[in-house]
Amino acid sequence: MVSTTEGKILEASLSLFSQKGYDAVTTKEIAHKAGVSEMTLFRHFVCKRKLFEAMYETYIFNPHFKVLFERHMEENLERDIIKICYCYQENMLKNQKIFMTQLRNQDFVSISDTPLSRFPSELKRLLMDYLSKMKKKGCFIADVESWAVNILAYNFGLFMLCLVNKQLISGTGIDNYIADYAKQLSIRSQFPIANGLRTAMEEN
Amino acid sequence: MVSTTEGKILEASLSLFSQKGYDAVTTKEIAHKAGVSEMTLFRHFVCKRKLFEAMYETYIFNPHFKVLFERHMEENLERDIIKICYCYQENMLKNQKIFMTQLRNQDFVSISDTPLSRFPSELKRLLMDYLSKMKKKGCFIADVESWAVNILAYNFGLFMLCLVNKQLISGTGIDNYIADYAKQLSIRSQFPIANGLRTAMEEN
DNA sequence: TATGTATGTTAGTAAATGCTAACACCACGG
DNA sequence: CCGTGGTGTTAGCATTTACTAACATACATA
Repeated sequence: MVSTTEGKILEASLSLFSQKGYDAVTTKEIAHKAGVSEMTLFRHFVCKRKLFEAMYETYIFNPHFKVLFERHMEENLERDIIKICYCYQENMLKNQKIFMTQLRNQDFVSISDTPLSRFPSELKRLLMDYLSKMKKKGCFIADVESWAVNILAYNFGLFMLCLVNKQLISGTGIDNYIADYAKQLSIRSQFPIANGLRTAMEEN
Repeated sequence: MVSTTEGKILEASLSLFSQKGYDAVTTKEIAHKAGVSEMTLFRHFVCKRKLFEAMYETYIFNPHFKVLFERHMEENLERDIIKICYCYQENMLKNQKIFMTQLRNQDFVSISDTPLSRFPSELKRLLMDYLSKMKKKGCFIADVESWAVNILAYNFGLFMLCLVNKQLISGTGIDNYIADYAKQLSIRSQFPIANGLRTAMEEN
């Protein structure tokens, strides 16, 4: 719980903007939720837009995937994947509300020019570098890009599933899913890609 | 291209609501985009909210996963997974704009009581039934629930990745990713789950 | 021709909303 | 005791927005 006036206003902003989006929230609403007069809000943040920007700067959490890949990889595929998944999920959890805000305001703060939108491509690159290195070591022989996308998609999807439909995920949390996923990947890594199977989809 | 007045208004609504959310769009804007007077909009749809509902009813596409599982499964894990993935992606693509609208308006049309929010749990159930059947046949021995969630998460994530960050996915489309994914699953299906590997994450 | 139907136009209303001005209150330090 | 800084309150302004009323126009069909 924050005690300063600015802190309370920022907290209320985060909560409301993430729930309803920028346009649907009024300054009066924010002030009320912060337990503060509307006037005070404007005295501190000048205008609604600047309040939004201040809120964004305050609560955005820049992921540190670079450090993860540089310093915490063991070159054990299964254990490394688990770490990557955990780092990803933790990061998304920290940014959850900011992320929701962005989803609800695509045209306001363009989704293609924020830390949150840049980091998937950065992570993909890091993943591909890592997998290439593992491939050279012979730990893994499948397609690097396909895998990087797989890891990204699975993690993103897992996070979104929890967000949109919590009861879909069993009570034990996502730890088990991640452990299973990592195990699955490390087994799959021993096999090359099969071709000629793409005909199944034309039949549908 | 629709030619009727109502059709043009509905089309414009879908486009704008999905881009900006309910509150951020004005009736004037919709009328303009539809090439129609604002008055005409109200004559046809009474009020903004009813226009939104009409738009929703018009464009929602109810997925038919039931038919897929009842009639198109070959009991070949790899080929079946490919079909399921294709059906999922097709369905999400058809509902993409409605889905965006919902993301941007969580509190307006509550996300927990619409066809779009019900279908993931329905699909999970169908997936678990299918996998259980395959397990009985000996085609597969891993954990059923973990797999169902895996398939859901991967597909949801793949869709969201394309939505949020198109250039992340290579030009060849998602067909290759799905084929690789199905192949990976069908190989993994031959192995049980490993335990005692969850320690890797506590170290981070 | 006459009548009805769908649409456009113009003007406007009531409410909401972002934001400002002016003034009062209160606590704290000198 | 006085001044200062942060806050609340009240009133209000300008704009936007959902929505209406009234009238005009074009077109088709009887």
